Amino acid sequence: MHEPSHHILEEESQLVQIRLQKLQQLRAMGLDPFAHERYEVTHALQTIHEEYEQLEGKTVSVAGRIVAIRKMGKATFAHLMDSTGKLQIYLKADEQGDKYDLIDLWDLGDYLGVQGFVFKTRTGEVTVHVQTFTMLAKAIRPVPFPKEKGEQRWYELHDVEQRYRQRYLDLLVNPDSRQRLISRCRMIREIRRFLDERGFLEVETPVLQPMAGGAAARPFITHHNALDREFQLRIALELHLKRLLIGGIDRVYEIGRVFRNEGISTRHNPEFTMLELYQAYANLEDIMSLVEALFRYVAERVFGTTVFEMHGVQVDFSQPWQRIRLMDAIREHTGLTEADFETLESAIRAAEKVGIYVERKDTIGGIIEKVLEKCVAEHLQQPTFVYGFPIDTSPLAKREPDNPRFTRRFEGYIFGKEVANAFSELNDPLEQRARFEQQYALRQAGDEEAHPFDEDFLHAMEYGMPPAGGLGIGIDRMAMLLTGTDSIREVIFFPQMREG
RNA sequence: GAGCCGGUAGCUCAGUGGUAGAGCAACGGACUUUUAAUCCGUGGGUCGAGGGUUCGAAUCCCUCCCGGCUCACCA
Repeated sequence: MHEPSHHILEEESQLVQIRLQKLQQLRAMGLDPFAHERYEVTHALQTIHEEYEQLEGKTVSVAGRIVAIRKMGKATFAHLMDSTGKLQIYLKADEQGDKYDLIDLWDLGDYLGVQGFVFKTRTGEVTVHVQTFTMLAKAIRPVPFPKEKGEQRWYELHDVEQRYRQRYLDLLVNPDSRQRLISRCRMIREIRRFLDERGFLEVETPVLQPMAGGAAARPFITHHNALDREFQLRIALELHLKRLLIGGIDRVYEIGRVFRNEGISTRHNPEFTMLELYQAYANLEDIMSLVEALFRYVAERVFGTTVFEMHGVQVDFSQPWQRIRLMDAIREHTGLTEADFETLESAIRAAEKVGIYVERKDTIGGIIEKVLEKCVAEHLQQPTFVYGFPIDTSPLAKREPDNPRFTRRFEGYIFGKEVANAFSELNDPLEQRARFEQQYALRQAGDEEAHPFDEDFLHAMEYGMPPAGGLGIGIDRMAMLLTGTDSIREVIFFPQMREG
């Protein structure tokens, strides 16, 4: 919390003082830029370019931020920018009269509304020949717009810290950042469209929960004053969506923020966006097909291609994903076999053989998953479903009928990174109770991330849950790989930062 | 949490013990189809913060803050 401050009026830099003086001058002339509410805009800036043939010589009214000014004595050129693009404007002193001097009060970043006719300069640039103009808002701090020539840019805003803390500036001046973040938004829109087309109902479920469940992670804890009790912020969407499945919503999904009280890194933000969906009467293979179709759909509709590249590796989402059993993948890349993971002792020896540090709390399944992460994942560059996960790390998934140490669960990998997690959902309430009991034992033994025992969820399942396939996708991770970035902060508008 | 790197003008950066710099931006001037406009001129700094060493510190030392990367943690 900051105390209110009027420091900008006295202490700010010369650059700010000069802009404040310009503001005063405008106000003294009765031209307060902040007095405007509405400006009649007939065209977005990009449409002036697109519809030039029809618009040539016609009068238009446009608005945007000033991003460049080139004053040449008694003629002035400037560029305006709005969310669709940029447009050059042109003013002549002899047409503007006294108003021409107002140009001296313009700064980069100010909002301008102009009315004039459309023409092309002798160099062929579509331009509005301004008849009247109005300043619609003033920027009293300098906005670091880069100089540009074609695709080249000079003096961009590079400082990563400033780009994250002041994302509005990053969005304004760095087209790549703007494009990447907008792509993320469009991805989410297309995911919704894809699922809506297939009859899924989008729902919202509680963020505040008595006990956060559905995943293995440490929750954030908060307090409800009126009830005077502790709540946890959700770490997954799973258990409430399954309750809706029980309630007869056969195809259900949620795209929502989940919160995990863990480290921050290039691949982890404490709050991130998860898609979870559940489809009654579908199995693991149905979900694999759904994932293949989903990636292809989003790729085509948002990026106009199914081919993506990262670190020199190309993938093509028009092709089916590879499928490999987890233990087969481990054998292929480490030489370790299922027999090496028969007992905890042998599993620990096997892990050490491939250089993995085993913690006291690790179970056999936990060790197998560590081997997957450390030794196998990097090899899964092409889209791949790894299936058959250990039972003790998959307490919400059905057993494999002929291999009860493993479950009907897969993870999807692309470019060596996990992007999807899916099960044939466990719907046997008696077995679910036993699985929760195992998790409870782990928790008692000190594993803070073991799944909590959720009696209310078991009670719901006892009324009958249909067989179903379920899927979770980390939207941020998906956005990272489709936009080709290694940092989760680049696909979150306002990533978590320390107080600066 | 550990290691490495970084924080200097509004922006991008140079400056490794001796008067704080450059380009762009800003300000003043010239210029009526320019476009990284051009030309002439001017101002602008808590060198992340605090402490120390020194005649003298942006620079060397210590502590702290913030960030990046890697690792650990996070199935």
